[in-house]
Amino acid sequence: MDTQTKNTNIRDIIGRLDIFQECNATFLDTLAQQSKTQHLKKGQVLIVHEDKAKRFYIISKGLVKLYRETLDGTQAVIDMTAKNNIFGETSIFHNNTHPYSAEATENSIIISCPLPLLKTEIENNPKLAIVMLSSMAKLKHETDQELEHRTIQNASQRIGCLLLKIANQNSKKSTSISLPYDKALIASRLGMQPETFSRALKKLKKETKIEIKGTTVTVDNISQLSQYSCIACSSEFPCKDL
Amino acid sequence: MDTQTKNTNIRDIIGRLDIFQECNATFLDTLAQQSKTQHLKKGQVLIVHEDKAKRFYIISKGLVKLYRETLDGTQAVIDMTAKNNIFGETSIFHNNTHPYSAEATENSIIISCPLPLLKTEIENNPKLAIVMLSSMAKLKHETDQELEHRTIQNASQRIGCLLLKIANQNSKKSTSISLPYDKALIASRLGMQPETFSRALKKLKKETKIEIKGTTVTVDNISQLSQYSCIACSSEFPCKDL
DNA sequence: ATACAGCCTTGACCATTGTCAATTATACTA
DNA sequence: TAGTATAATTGACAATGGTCAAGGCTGTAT
Repeated sequence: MDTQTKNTNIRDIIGRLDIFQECNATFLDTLAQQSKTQHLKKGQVLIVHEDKAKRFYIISKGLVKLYRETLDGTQAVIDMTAKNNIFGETSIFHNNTHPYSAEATENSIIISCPLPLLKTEIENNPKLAIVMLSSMAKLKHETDQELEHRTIQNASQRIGCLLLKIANQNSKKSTSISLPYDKALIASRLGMQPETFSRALKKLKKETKIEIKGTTVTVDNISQLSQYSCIACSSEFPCKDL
Repeated sequence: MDTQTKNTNIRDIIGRLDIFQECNATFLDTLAQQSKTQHLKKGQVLIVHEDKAKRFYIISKGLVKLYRETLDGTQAVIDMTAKNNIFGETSIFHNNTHPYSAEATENSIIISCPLPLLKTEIENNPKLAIVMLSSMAKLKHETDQELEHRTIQNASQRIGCLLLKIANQNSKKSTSISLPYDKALIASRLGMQPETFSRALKKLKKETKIEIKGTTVTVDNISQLSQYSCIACSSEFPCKDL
């Protein structure tokens, strides 16, 4: 693939991102021209928190874990983010310092662009500022709920809640779900140890009659699952706060 | 106090808020004119989450708990917020629905203003949009850290961290801190039960030689306290992420 | 001074989750 | 197909925090 074609692709990907829907072609062109593409192996670390930030990132393919970790290696996962999402842009508001680390948890293709370009555009394009504000508010709300779940729900209920979030998108009575990533990774995403995840999933199976085969979970009775999980949540099912 | 004087006061309070530093006098005047002031008793509930939102709120005096709660009354505290802070404004980004409940935890004076005014101003004043974006990013980051602390720190460490946050502002070697609110309330703010708080504080005292007398905590050796708490945190002390 | 209320602490016990080590299952490679 | 690495599960036990009930402390009103 020649450079021309490659840039066209990148320009397309960037142009399709929700966050840039209010941006004009000139800006998107410049962004695409100054972008770099990198292929990351599974496990490769892209950002270490408190690094100086020069670029922000767009996932073209793969899966990225956003997290923070202590000196002894204990991690807290902030988010898992996939194709067509951006990350690392918030450093604009933190003295150009990344507030979290980022690691590819699958082989991934990442497009990066200079932060100053984005910063200038936010300052000059009020519509973009509002799109970002709205998106940030949504993220904040999701994190608030995450915190609520850690406070109120037990391990099994948190797993059930995650399954509902995935299943909800089809919202049938019965549905088959394939787990979006490693069980150990889901565990850390939900703030528990792999062993706890394994036991809690087993308990959830017993309580709500879900079927588990490898990475596939079949939910026969969504209402039973929601009853089990959502009793310990402030949002009513079906969960608007998805 | 006559109406004229009262409005002048409110206009002053609003004009001094960080969030409105980029707004012109006309907007602030209109806001003040359409504001209402209400006196809330301790324990009074101002917002119930998922209520339709018509106004946002400014604390002129007192203390407000932002939280969500389940049907059985279990609460998760999202934030404690005090004088010269605003809340309830994020509903603009959530279909005009409040994402959290709010309760006065002291007798408080609250100024409320119509949300549509703010919404229009955000849309027409790019500088305000950027101030809000920046403030929202900061809030998001704080919540991320909160989540990290719940994952990594134990109860005593979380209390120590809170003390450091309060103490840090003076940043001397030795300092005396008065707890900002009820111990039971601090407990729920930190995501633990009052009994756990009591025991964890006792343990913290033993481990870090702090002195506790009623609501006053004396920290002789800040570095000892930070060593105890910050070992289980991804941020280095002194904590920029305050 | 007494009584009451609210807040905080303590004790005894239980439930949940974490830790460490061993084992089993699964997937990949030669 | 066997061998190996990785992921997942299980058991035994420890640590942490939650629950419930009983007291204690402090300040206020009478």
